[in-house]
Amino acid sequence: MTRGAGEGEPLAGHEALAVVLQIRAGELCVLLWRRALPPCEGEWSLPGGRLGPDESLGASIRRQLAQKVDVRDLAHLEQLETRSDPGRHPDRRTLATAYLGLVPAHIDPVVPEDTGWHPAADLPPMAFDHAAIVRSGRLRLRAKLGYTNVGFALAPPEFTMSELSGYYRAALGYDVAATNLRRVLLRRGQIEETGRSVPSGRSGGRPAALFRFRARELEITDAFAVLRPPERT
Amino acid sequence: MTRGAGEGEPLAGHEALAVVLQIRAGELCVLLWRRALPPCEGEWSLPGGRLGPDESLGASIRRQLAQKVDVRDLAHLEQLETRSDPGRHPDRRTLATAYLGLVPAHIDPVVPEDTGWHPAADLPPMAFDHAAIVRSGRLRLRAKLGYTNVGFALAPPEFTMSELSGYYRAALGYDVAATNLRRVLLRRGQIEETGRSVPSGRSGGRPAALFRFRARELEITDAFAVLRPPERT
DNA sequence: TCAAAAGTGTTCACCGTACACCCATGT
DNA sequence: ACATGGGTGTACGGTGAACACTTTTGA
Repeated sequence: MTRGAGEGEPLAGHEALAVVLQIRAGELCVLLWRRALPPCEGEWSLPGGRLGPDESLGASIRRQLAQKVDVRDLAHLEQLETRSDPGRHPDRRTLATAYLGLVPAHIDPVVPEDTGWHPAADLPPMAFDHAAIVRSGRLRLRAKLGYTNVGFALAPPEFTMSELSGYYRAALGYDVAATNLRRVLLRRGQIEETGRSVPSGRSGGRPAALFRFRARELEITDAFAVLRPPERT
Repeated sequence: MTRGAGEGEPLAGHEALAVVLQIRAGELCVLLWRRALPPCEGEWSLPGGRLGPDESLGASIRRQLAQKVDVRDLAHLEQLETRSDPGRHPDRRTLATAYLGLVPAHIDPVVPEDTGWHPAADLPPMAFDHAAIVRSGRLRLRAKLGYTNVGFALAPPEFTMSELSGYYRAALGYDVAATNLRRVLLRRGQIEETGRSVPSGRSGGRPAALFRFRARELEITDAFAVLRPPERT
């Protein structure tokens, strides 16, 4: 094992990784890359790689993701956690800072040959501790759907309520009634009607109104659900 | 500036830091250490230091905190965030992974000469980006008080409800009525009565019942405040 | 007997969910 | 007409906050 560096100067390789999630065909999927070389040859791993000498972790993961997906397709990116177990990489000491990235459902990014989308609930054999990192990303997304407007990063610019409820169902893992979702998100000011609507399909039915998210950046819309500061009336 | 390393082998120094919080005299305080040498000589910084070659970040921060406070005094420790701005350290490239540590109010740890507690709301001149890291720690604590049992890490083993409400007030920055706090935490199963009580002081008053937290590890007690999965009745 | 502090009961507003019902469209 | 899917109205349970009131103590 080649580890660290000389006297009193512990140096460690550091990489940035990303759990890039997108809802595809009604299922939450994660972008994975198939390793062609050892270690973990043939297993799947998260996109990312070594941190450059003069870039921040955020800049690094954006740069490296650009080789997999168009970075402009990323509607949201946030830091998840840093993994540092000395044994997490079999060959050399490597720290990894993981990010959570979200791609809206209407985009179908061009990805390289060795890269593809996999259902996040049913992962293929994963390299290193990447399976655990994906789990962290899913949990983060689920939690934030409840008290922020992250939905904007999963949905296309305009959507019907039943489409949106489908995205929520895929991300949360259980049904969310479109009728109530509409009221909750409207009350919180997350979404608004565009005024347009979508003609009904062959089987008839009332045309669905189109909505959009009011903001395209993360906002906490349900802060202080409990123990909130006294209201100034 | 001495930065990174040779060809295609970006190496960066990595340190673990901790925002150690404790409620002292009704005020939320953070443990800081006064720098005796440049850079940032005379300014205050968070405890921590270089990551050893064979330790995880969690192990590292525990080891380094042991030089400042007895690690056994830490009731809770969790990872906060990793800072990587290339300019955050004036001399050499340094990444820092910050942790949040909590010390219960009844403990008065012996700290070294150059180390002391400072009100988290009114920080002295801080080195590097440490002031921002303290702010992250405070925000994390405030948020988690609302949906977890972190209170256990702020309070002594046994406490009256008015004492506990004081800890909450110090951490949150606003008043929390003891009478309602009692009901909320009881309903959530976070606290329970010990059966004992504390005699009233000179000025009279009904003796206060003593409570304890039921768990001494972090638990999420108010998950899915919204968009919760359908209840199975 | 009175003040002080703790604890209980009650009320209120709000929120999320469930569900019945109405509306608009295609066949 | 009628099926289909979208949208509205409504009722219910739960929860947190506010506040009045009762209980228990010391002086």
